[in-house]
Amino acid sequence: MDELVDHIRALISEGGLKVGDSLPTEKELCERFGAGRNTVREAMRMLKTYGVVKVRPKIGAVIIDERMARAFDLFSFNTLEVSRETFVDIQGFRSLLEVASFETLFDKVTARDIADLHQVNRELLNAKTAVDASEVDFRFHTRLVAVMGNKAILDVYKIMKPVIMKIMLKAKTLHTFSTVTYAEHAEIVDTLERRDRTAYQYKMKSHLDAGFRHFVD
Amino acid sequence: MDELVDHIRALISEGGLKVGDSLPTEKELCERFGAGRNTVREAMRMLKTYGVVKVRPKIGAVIIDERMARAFDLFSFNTLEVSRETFVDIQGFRSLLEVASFETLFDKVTARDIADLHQVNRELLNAKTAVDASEVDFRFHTRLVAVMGNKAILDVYKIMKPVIMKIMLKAKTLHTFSTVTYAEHAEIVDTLERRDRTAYQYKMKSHLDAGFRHFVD
DNA sequence: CACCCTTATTGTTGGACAAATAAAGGATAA
DNA sequence: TTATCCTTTATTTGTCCAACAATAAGGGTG
Repeated sequence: MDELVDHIRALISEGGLKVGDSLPTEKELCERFGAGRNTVREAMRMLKTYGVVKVRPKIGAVIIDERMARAFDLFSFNTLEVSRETFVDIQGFRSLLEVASFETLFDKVTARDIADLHQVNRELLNAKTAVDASEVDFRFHTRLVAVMGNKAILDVYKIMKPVIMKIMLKAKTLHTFSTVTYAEHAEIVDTLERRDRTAYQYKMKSHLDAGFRHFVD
Repeated sequence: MDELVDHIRALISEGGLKVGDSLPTEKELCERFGAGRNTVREAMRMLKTYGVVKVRPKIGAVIIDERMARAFDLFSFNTLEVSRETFVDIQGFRSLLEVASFETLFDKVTARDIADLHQVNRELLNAKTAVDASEVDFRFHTRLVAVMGNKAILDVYKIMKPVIMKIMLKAKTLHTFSTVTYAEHAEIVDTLERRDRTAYQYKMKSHLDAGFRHFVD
């Protein structure tokens, strides 16, 4: 089965197929790889959930690239309780991306970045619900990570959104967001603007830890 | 179909099922939702590729949470034609994961880690081809990242493997691997063992930059 | 151009058998 | 008797096949 998926993937990459191109029909795939139609269908179902192909009746399978969207889907179903280990790992990852990255951050940050960060942070005061506030909170941190100008890092950060938002929501009330969180963000942006390495690391680390401390229970 | 997936997801969340619990058998799901077995199987296949369930014959479907690993599987496709920006971004990411992470590394590193790193590095001397050597090279760096004990970070690093290996291969010959690379690795492990922060950062940064410098053309 | 018909392809169902494996039962030895 | 190992059995998933429904492109007709 996994072998069949690999075959089809090889068909795509080695065949030089690009987004928009069509794959052979199910029947042809059956013949080419000597598999039953159900097996081929399950393989295609996997590629479909990966966001690599789009299948429609009569049309067939067309190559797409919606993997990023699928990655979000993955974590959007909160039906599953995120394991404690995952939480700890994600928080450690954030610490690396937002605290340990300070050299790059300080190197790349511009006045525009500072202004944007302040503005996003101000939106925290207008949030009507805790969920709204956590959305803004996440936008703030995303904007900070974006300062580095590294798309790979930014994509990874965005994928972690659902888990990060759970951490935020678990730790804070609407009131906390508009007071404590707002003030901490403001301080962080200030240290960034002043290029104060020590203060930045201290403030950001405290900020992340604070959000996480309540969660440990 | 998507409806059926939603049903099963509801079954998990509303049934309060947790990681380790079992789902009903395919037959039961067919009866409960009035669907054919192949349809149920395709729905389960989706959940499987999401990393939410693990299915084994006779055992049935058990709930797991490997979504993080799956999310990064998504990007193991299409390593063809990596753009220059991607290369630069990945290299920046590596710098974050391997250099800027030194605090965590120094905090977590054990004698076992040091021994493993030395052993992997020694394998570099036995490599027969440049491709073999780059495999070992990647294993060395993976083992280093693994020291942090963070599964999310390790998963991300593994995804970047195809791109990282391209960088390694482009920069080095078999001879370079067994002389320069081997020596640099050994030095890095030594600084890690001595907990020499300054030297570690300098050596590792130089090592990564050296591998990348030849690539910029 | 609008409409209908044909036809090819995917979507779903049911049934059959193979493969895997947990559970039950039986044989053997201490 | 008890424990251990092996065999058998039963259940569940894995794969295949055949049939029909649903969908939509393409062609023919007015």
